[in-house]
Amino acid sequence: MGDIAVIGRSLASAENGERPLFHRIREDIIDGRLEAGTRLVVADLARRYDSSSNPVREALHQLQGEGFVVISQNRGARVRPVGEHFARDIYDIRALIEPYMIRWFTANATTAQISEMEKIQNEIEQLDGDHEAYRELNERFHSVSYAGHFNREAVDMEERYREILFMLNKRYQLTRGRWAECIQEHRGIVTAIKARDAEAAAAMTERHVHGACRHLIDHIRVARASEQAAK
Amino acid sequence: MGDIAVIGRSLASAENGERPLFHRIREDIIDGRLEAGTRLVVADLARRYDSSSNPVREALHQLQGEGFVVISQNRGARVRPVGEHFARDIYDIRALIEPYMIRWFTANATTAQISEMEKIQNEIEQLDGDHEAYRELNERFHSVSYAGHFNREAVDMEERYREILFMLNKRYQLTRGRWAECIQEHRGIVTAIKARDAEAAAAMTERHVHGACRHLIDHIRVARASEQAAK
DNA sequence: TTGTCAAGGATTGTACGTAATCTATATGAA
DNA sequence: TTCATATAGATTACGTACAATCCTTGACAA
Repeated sequence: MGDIAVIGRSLASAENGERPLFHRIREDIIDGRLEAGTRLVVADLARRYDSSSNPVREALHQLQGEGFVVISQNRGARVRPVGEHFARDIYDIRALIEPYMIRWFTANATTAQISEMEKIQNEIEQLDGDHEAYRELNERFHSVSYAGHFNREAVDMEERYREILFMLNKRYQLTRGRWAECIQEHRGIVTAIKARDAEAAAAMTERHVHGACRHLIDHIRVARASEQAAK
Repeated sequence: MGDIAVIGRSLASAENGERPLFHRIREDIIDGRLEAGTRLVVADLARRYDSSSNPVREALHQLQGEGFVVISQNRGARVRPVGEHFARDIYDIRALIEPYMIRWFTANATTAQISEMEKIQNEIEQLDGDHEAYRELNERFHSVSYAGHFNREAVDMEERYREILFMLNKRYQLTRGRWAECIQEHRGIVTAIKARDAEAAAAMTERHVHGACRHLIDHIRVARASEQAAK
């Protein structure tokens, strides 16, 4: 038995790519395969990822540093529980960072970048209710403006927050109303950037973030209310 | 090379209290006992803190998650090198977060909190060039307004950044001019808060952050210039 | 119901073998 | 000589196995 297991593992680890364990766990958290609040037992994870305990422990600690995991003394790790509070806190911060980044982008964007944005926005508008595709394109739309920003620290932070909110939003459907608002706001951002009007772009971006925040929190409240009613 | 191990013992088991290893390394980084850029060799750290390799590795990974340490594949860890770029990036972010926090504080502060701030400010003004004491009181002055803020995420972030900048600023002396500016700005903040004028408080805070940024960057540039000249 | 205690399970810390990287010395050609 | 390259040795990080400690859970008795 041991022999087979060993051979199996060596093949697996040879093939399971150079991708660090850390990233794989992180992705599984973000994509919801490891839900918020679930216990992360080291031995289980080691089996699951065809690895051993030490790498898992290190990955968990790093994820704790980044805020995706909570570890308590002698009690193990859990995926960070995220609720209404936390969502609002993060959106508040994004409402400060994003306008800041857009302001710089508006002043420094190349025409190629701007037309890239416009192209993605057009694709979004031709979408017909496909939420999955929307999320994908929306990510790309926004990442155009962040990718090249000089403030790497802000970029990293923004990316972390986007990932966390991504995993939260995945649970809920975009309402028709919010969908329309998003398109309006995106258009506003694009036209402001084309006009090189940094303040307008910033203002519209702030509105966009606040709208997303309200939308998510409404969903969370509705979900909790119906949960309560079920009892 | 083995510089870490040598300095080690003195601090190490002085009282290797129940404090988690993670915090002890972190403090040593912030207080400058482990300078930016120095290699962090696992075996040395294990000796230094009277521990063994696994706990050290986990602590390093967590610190990487928080941004204090940089780890590269098979090459070990270093204390994060911090330079002019990084400082400016962080100050830019603080210039967004701090006004946001002060705005809420201005609206929600108790009179006890406000008089606490005033008291600390008075102590600062009676100081006579004692930089060490100034740093201490300055920390306390600002932490009054953050400690109670509802946005825990922002508080944590702010704290991390403050610690990083603290370790950077420690290298340089406050110029007389900047000292005077700080007192002015602090006064402005206090009076704005007392008047419950959130916008004024926010504006003054932003100015305070930008001033601190300029001051630090000037120092860094001067230091680098004189380093260049030495060659 | 409440409190105590024992068993099981998970985390935490230690030791060791292996693999990768870095350094210094030596060898070769320009 | 001087520079570049190659190689051997030392150093360090990485992964596995194991022991010890702590927490949790469930049963049993008061």
